[in-house]
Amino acid sequence: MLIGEVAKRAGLSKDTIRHYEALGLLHSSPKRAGTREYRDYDNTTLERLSMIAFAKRMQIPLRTMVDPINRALSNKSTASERTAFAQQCIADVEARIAELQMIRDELIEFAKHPVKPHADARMKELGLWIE
Amino acid sequence: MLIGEVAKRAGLSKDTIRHYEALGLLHSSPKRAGTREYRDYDNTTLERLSMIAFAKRMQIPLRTMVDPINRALSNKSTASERTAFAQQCIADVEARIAELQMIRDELIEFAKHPVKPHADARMKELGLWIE
DNA sequence: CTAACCTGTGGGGTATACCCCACAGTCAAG
DNA sequence: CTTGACTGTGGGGTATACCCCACAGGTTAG
Repeated sequence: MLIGEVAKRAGLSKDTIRHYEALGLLHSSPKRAGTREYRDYDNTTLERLSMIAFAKRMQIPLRTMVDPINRALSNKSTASERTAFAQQCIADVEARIAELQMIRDELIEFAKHPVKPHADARMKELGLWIE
Repeated sequence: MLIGEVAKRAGLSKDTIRHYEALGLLHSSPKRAGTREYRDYDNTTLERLSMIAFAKRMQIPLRTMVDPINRALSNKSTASERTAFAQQCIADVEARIAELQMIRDELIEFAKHPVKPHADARMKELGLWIE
């Protein structure tokens, strides 16, 4: 599969595909064509791209996901390893949910008393006030 | 208050303070000193910085928070306006919580069956599988 | 008065995640 | 055989959010 098809099927630009490959997120075999070589991607590429998309939803930086994805998709990892990684992701995501819920609660409190915004004692308690 | 003190009390670098001011997040009055002028910040600056810190926790881009913060802290906005803005933030935060909870559920599902990662029908349903 | 420390500006660089363009080879259809 | 669609590389630019350095003037302690 040439890069154009991959890009089209994934809904990404060719530049993005090349970018991902440069980072080590994708791998292709060179397909000879006269003097030159074209990138040739196999079917697992779309699978990889779906994992990348998922990791992006978690806001994981591309470089950060390189190793986990490569290990997960190259049978170098065991099921328990992958489970452990998933558990780690779950913990991270839950921590971020907790943080967002705190922010949400603070906003709700603020909406009740939108007086002088963010200048009260509550700010200090929440570490939002520096002094 | 000169920039060094602001930076110290806020736990930020002077460069960051200058950066925020360049973006319009902070304002200072020039304090003459011979040929030159030094930035002079008033007390509300720390208040502003605490709001910026809060907005950063929400992952709001700096440029995006310029107008809301300036309006909120310059009495140009009414209490109802600020409440409305808070409601908007709450909605955004809750949407992101919901998204993270979905991700969390998907990860939990995956952790149960860490077989071939992300290559099943569920991926299609969730829009994680491209084809 | 000198040293140390403060400040300003300007310009450079980092990292992330791309987009866009030009130039040039490849290939298939007409 | 020409044209168009595809590909590669290289280099430039965007946006965000800063950091770091040099050079130069200002201020304060001894």
